[in-house]
Amino acid sequence: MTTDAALTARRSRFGAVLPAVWYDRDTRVVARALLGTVLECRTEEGVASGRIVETEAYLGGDDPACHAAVGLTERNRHLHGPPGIAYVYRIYGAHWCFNAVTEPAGKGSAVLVRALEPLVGIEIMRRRRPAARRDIDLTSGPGKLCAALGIVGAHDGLPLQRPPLVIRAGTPVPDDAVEVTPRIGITRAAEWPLRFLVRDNPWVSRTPGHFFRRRFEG
DNA sequence: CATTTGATGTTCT
DNA sequence: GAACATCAAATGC
Repeated sequence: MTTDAALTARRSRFGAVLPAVWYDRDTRVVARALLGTVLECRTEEGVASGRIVETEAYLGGDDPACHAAVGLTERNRHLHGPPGIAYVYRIYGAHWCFNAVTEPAGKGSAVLVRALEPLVGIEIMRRRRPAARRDIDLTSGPGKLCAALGIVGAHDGLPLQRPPLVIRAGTPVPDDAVEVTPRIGITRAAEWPLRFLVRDNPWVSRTPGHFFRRRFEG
């Protein structure tokens, strides 16, 4: 699995913003390595960002849960694109989900970002997420974090190396703090261990039967 | 605090 | 017409 050392090396060589080639490798490796990095979105409202604490890998090819499994369609066209770009799609007609495309173009692989720890623009996030009674509810889910950051369909296909969408190196997460579980909210290949999260982090999404111990009031 | 239910509308069969 | 990488409100402890 990958490594904070590699991340550090990349950081010194490329600067804080993760370069497109950084995503050009095994999707599981990227999913793990994205933990601790910072996702930022700039809009006319301002800048909002958060530290990634939960991801899921979706593998092109044999993964029946990946959108690429249905082949190339209008909706998933950027999922088949080059690595280091955004794949943003609407789910349940109401919410947006954000992915970072991985592996060489044509593979149809990506990492879904499922939860963030808010860093910058918390007031903006509160405004965008009026239903969130506590700050813990601002970004603890794939649809929630898109709403909080202002990520919408217009961001589909954009690179992740310059505004409005940027992923940069953050505080590394050591291997012993990484937990791997089955993915959430899917029916096919649901048992595959492709969900990565920061152990005991209060900002991860709520999963049935696994609720938080700690209370966080906004 | 834990579990269930209804809303939502686009995408694909 | 069914499925869907979800969310929030309502219900039951």
